Amino acid sequence: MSLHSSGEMYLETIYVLTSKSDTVRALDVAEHMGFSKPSVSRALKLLIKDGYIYVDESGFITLSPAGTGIAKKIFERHTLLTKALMMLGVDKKTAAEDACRIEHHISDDSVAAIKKYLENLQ
Amino acid sequence: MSLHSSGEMYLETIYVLTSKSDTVRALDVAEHMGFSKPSVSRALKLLIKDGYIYVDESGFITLSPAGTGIAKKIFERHTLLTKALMMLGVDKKTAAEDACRIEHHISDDSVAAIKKYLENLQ
DNA sequence: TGATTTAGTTAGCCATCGCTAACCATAGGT
DNA sequence: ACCTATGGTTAGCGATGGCTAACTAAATCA
Repeated sequence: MSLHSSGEMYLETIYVLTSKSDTVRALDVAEHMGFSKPSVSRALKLLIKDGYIYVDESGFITLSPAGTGIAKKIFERHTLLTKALMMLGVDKKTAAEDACRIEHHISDDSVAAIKKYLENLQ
Repeated sequence: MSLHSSGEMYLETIYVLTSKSDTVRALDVAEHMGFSKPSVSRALKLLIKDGYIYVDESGFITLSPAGTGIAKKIFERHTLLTKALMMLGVDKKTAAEDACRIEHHISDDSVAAIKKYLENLQ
């Protein structure tokens, strides 16, 4: 049913890889996330079952509308949180790592508040 | 070995309950966290094993120096993050809930940066 | 004394989510 | 035709961390 951090990370990764390459397959996801093939295989199967991704006969992965929605949301959070932390003086690497973990655990309200804050600064 | 969110939450809860009452026992922790007795029982056993808490013959729980250190750290993060989010306009309840989840996933660097930011405001 | 409440434990279920080992299938090279 | 590399799956392990059911043990009350 509802996705946990793990599923969100997979969707986000597929989203990012899609923007970098024409085709995305399980192995690309595994390499990018540093996970084993079987781990990815199982995770993708769940995402297929829940209707977040499609995988064609050649093994190419695409995001469904629902999957795209979530992936975009998480990716935007990632960007926003990274930017916010960097603005507070956190170095880029740490900011990105923290954003990666926080992005799954923060409410829409808080994200909106941080966004507004960043917009008001500029 | 190293604590996960779960263990940190237990320590933080014990810390908070200790400040509210003279004695803290497993059942108090269970009620406060909304978990079952066996869940708490097992979690406490792990915390004992790893040296974060002591439990005497009467079932009264106390934090070891190591446990106190972690509990304090997490609690301070909780307070800080809640304050920071509220300052951005997030309502108290949501801010506290988000803080509760984020406090386990953010680096010391980012916490320090947020702290400095809040201090500069005042 | 005997029954009930209170506190805690034991045993075992279930889901998540990593992993390795081992397998299958297809595509390409010689 | 055969071998190997590539991509993916199956089976099963192990840790985390909730849960219920059922037990024990101590204390309180009638």
